[in-house]
Amino acid sequence: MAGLQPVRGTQDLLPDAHRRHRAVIETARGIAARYGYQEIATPIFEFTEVFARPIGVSSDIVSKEMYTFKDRGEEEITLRPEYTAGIVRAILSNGLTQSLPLKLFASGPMFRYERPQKGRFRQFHQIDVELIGVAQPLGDVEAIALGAEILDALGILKRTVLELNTLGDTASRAAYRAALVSYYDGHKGSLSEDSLRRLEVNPLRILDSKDEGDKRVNAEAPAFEAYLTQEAHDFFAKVRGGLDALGIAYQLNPRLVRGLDYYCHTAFEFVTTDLGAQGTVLGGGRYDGLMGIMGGPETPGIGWAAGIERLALLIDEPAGPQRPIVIVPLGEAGEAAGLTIAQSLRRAGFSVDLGYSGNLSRRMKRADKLNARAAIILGDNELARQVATLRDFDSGEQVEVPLSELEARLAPFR
RNA sequence: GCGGGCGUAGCUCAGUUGGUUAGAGCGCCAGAUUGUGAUUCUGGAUGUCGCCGGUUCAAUUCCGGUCGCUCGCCCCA
Repeated sequence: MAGLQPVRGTQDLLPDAHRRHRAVIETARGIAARYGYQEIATPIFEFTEVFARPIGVSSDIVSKEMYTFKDRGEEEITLRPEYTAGIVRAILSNGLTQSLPLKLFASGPMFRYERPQKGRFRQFHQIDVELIGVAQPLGDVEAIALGAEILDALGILKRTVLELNTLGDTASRAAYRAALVSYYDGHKGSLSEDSLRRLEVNPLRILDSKDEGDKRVNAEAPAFEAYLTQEAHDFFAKVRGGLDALGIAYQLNPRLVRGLDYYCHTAFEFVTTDLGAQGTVLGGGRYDGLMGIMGGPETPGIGWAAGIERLALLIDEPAGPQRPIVIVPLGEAGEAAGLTIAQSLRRAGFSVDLGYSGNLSRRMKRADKLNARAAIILGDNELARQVATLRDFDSGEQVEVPLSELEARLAPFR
């Protein structure tokens, strides 16, 4: 505990940063709605089991990256490190498997106990999309198209590359995995320490290693293509065909992998080179095996998540708040009149601020700092004649307006 | 969890080869203007030099630890 410091890896979202986050969320929400997605929210913490079971206790995520603790009732609780498991749990808890297909949108905070870096925090935020109950490649295409359209609307699609791969079906994966293990077993002497560990835990990950020695070994490694079943091959061809039809560009990346067995077929990431090592801004894939692992009926699913912080770093400055009309009262009578005038103007739809103290010069300065569109000056001079002085901050022009006409005269400033 | 860099005012940073009163710009406050903002001029305050300890006559400066940030590794389900 270090005084007034926030917990490591957490941050305050002050108004400017929060506006960026909101721009990301609202853009995504609006477009997802056009694709037929409905918004839901799930708890930010669950029983640890919800995340641990599908992920596997041996993985790094469970062993070192989850925020896990016991609550006062001695229950094992984990702050959600991702959306999918919690949403799937919610679907099963609420019997929504009777209402397939489901198209769900969500956004909110996630928690991972890891070392913070640029664009990587312990509490961060994601937008998330899940399409449950669609086994056809059309679902993959639509989910990716939705992601691409959101990135485009945010003005950052052109700063990213869509990387695409297939993980095949269960039979393809099993055959490929066996071939890889057999190949790497014959090259153990050339593998890095990390990759020797990966060989035990997650051999596909070796393909993505940044170690130079590993890269040389990988050059000769068997390719997944040869191990794809006809069915998996056709599925991937249809996904690519759909993307082509929509004019969505992509790069095949055979090293784009997922470790867990319930992932299958399509894996994709929109990546950028503008964020250092944290290049992925939106990533997802198909997880047909997840519902079964979590105890529900076997149900196909595909989804993606995007990091709001990372997107917020990339977008252009969003529009600021609506420029207010500022009431500048002079004296007690002016303040009394200003209070009621401000309220009626707000009810009429204007953004109105009411300075709280100071002389005229001081209040005018504050109004300017608020980026005011205009000021309404209410002094004894004005009130005696039932008028207000209206000053346009852009033109510098100033006119007297009868109080009864104020609302109409302000219409252009709404 | 592992390795590198950094930490001075609200912000961006300079500086002290260890020396007594630590600086700039921006921002902030006040005045010129007690009925007029943005411009201009004048003045003012910025501070635990991250924190704790060590060395020293003397530490913001050197050393160690710690916290935080940052870049990378691991990992990203």
